[in-house]
Amino acid sequence: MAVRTHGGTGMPAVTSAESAESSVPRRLLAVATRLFAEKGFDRTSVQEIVAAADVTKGAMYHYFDSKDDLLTEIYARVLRLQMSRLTEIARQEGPVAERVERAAADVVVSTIDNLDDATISFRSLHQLRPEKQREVRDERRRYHELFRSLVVEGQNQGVFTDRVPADIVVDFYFGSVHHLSTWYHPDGALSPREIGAYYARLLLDALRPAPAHR
Amino acid sequence: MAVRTHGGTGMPAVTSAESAESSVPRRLLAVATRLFAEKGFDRTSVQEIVAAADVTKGAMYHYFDSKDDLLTEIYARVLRLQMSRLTEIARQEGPVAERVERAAADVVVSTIDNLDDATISFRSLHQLRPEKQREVRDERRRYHELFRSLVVEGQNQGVFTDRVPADIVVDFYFGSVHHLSTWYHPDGALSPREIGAYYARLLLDALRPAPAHR
Amino acid sequence: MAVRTHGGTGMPAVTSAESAESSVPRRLLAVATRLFAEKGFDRTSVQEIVAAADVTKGAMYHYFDSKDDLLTEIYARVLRLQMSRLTEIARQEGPVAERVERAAADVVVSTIDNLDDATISFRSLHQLRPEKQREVRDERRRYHELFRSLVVEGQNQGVFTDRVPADIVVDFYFGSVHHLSTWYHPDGALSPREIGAYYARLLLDALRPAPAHR
Amino acid sequence: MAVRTHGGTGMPAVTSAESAESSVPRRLLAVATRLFAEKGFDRTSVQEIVAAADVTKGAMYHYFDSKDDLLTEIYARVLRLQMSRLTEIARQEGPVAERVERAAADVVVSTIDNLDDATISFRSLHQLRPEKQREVRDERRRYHELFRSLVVEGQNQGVFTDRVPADIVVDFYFGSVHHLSTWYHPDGALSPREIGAYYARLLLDALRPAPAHR
DNA sequence: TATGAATGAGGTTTCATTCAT
DNA sequence: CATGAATGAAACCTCATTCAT
Repeated sequence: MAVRTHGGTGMPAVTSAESAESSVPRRLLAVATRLFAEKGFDRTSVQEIVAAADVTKGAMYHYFDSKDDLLTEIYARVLRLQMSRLTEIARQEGPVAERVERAAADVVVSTIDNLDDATISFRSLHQLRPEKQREVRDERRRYHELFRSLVVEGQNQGVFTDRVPADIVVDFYFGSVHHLSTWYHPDGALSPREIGAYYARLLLDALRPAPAHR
Repeated sequence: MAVRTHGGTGMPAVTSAESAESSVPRRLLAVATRLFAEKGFDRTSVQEIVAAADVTKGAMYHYFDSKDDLLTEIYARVLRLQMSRLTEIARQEGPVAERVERAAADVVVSTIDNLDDATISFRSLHQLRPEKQREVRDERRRYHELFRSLVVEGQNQGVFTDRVPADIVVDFYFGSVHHLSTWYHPDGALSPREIGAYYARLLLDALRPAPAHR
Repeated sequence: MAVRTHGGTGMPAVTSAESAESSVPRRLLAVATRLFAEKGFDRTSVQEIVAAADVTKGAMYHYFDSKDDLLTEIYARVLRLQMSRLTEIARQEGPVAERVERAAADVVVSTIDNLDDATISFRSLHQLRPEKQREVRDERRRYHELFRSLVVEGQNQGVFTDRVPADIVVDFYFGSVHHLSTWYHPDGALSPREIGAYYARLLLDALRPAPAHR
Repeated sequence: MAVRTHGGTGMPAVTSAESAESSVPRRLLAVATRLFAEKGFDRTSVQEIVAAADVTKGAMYHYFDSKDDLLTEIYARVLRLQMSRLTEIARQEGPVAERVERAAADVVVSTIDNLDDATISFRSLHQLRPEKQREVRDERRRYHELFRSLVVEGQNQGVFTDRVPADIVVDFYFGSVHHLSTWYHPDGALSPREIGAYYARLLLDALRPAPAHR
């Protein structure tokens, strides 16, 4: 959509001599991701990006339409990734509770693995053009819908309580997940997988049916 | 600290005729809060703020040191409010589970009541000067600590499980709360109090002890 | 001219309780002199001056017409002082060479004694209003004329050479004197009087007649 | 250092058609020099500079980091020029008295030839950033040292008196030189070379040894 | 494919001064 | 005499983007 490549892979093959390691657009995206997460989109200048990527401004504008376009690409990448993981898990076999637990833990791990993406995506929506914002919101809604459908499935089967509407459960859980980027630190005592397990446990426990509630 | 007034109230008395309703610094803060929430701190110009507050730029800089200072004040206000509400609830009488539930529901309601503040405070931390960021983080930590101490109290009493460390529980819950501003809409079907009740319920249920887990 | 006093002394008597030590206008001038010398006229704000003098802005504008007015007063004070010292020396008895030597040494000492004044007056002329600039230049010319007349007197008597025109001699010497403020430091090895003596010696030696030149 | 050019000459070659005469950065420096000398650094706005140079503000900031940077460049240019001239003269053959006389006269001529530079450099030091100030002072000290070494050489040979320390002699003389810009006017009766000759004569005469002093 | 000079609008902030009280 | 809120013009600087080469 934004990256103008000339093959069909979505990413041009690494050809030029100047980047033994990575293609120019890939380097630009990687650098932009880091800088946007560190300093925020508006505080990061195109100049800084191209300097950090060791690329000229002209080159950047060759591959991307605008600075906004970089942000758009980052959002697209995040959404694509999360959606594909959830889809994969959702269509697996097995009890719905297990699939929900797996999905809940997985999104935590993948969020932590791409913490810069998470930082950006929860903080920069309003910096996209309104039209793009709508697209992102729509895609996010589709994601939530998919997750919600799993919760509803569990509720219908009676393995999950319906004391709390599934909508609320989903927003509740993804709020927690999105906020990982505000407190998670790689030096912490817990590994991403452990955190994922705890988060999933909290969700599953909250959904346990028939509690002799107080 | 930031608002340069010369009485002791923190806000000058309303005296001039031109603002029957509100003092100049108060108007500026109110307008800035709305605009920062709508468009983000960096996208809001001082020009827009003073125009919306019907004040001259000079007047704004008479009361506030800088645009940053406005943001700092907003953070201070939010933290002051949340902390005072939690302190109040924490020191009430009654079973710890009830106090946690009350605190959990209350923070949801007060977050929704000040949704612009919530939007700003979860999105704009990095726009504060590093020193101020640290202060905000410290105050936020004290808040979390207080909440955590309630959870730990319940765990020690055996009314809450300790399957998940109290730290994680707290971060988990406040992630959800902070993210209310990304999806809550006044036109929605649920009232703030209903949402608060659901959120508190999810937390309390997740903390129920002795689950015959799976 | 600028200080609005109500007696006739040029400086109001110290009356108010708030300044046991010095009158308000005097304090303002003293502070302004120090700050103008330290940071330059344009870099010193009225706010800084009144803060350092512990006086309100209103009070300053009560005593002085403007910030420019402070500078004008400083110039007036310097010129008044130097002129009176030179006049005093010029009309003393004794050989002209002695009077020139005395005047030359004296201006060095008095320049060092008021080093801030010297700093300001050699650096800030262009910050006065054109009309005031002319006045200062005129007064300075009168000063130079008086000094020059002594040199010419010596040349006419044959005690000074006239190899170099008296004009040039005077500009030459006062260039040196005015520049004292760029290198003199109170911690230096030489006292003001020693420097004065050396400077006077250099002038007098340069004026010695009948050199078997080279 | 300051001018961002990408060749190695320090000044880009004149290529574009719109400035047949001079490159953009050169024009900016020339205009800034004139304006800083006329009105002072702080009184000259960037707007005035770019208007006079017929350049946009953006273009100026493309070549110079800041307004300060322009001033820094001017200082660098002055110091470079003066130092190279003195070095050249100092290492010539011939009696030391002749070399001193030549250097003394030459600095006068070159100061007058670049009178705007002189005006700026003696008045604007405090407008540089402290770090740059130190650099300028250091370079100026090296210059003085070189001159002083010539004076000392003469004193050691006995062709100059040592009644006055060489330090003082040097500060004395360069005070006079720097102040040329406060009184020299092209319409005056004397040519730069004549003034240079007179100044050098005054210095040399002051240094004549063995005066039957008074 | 890539360069880098140039644009020009808009950003935040400073500050001498006034004036009602 | 003194206050301090308010003014408004002007200051320096940034930056995404374009375009001739």
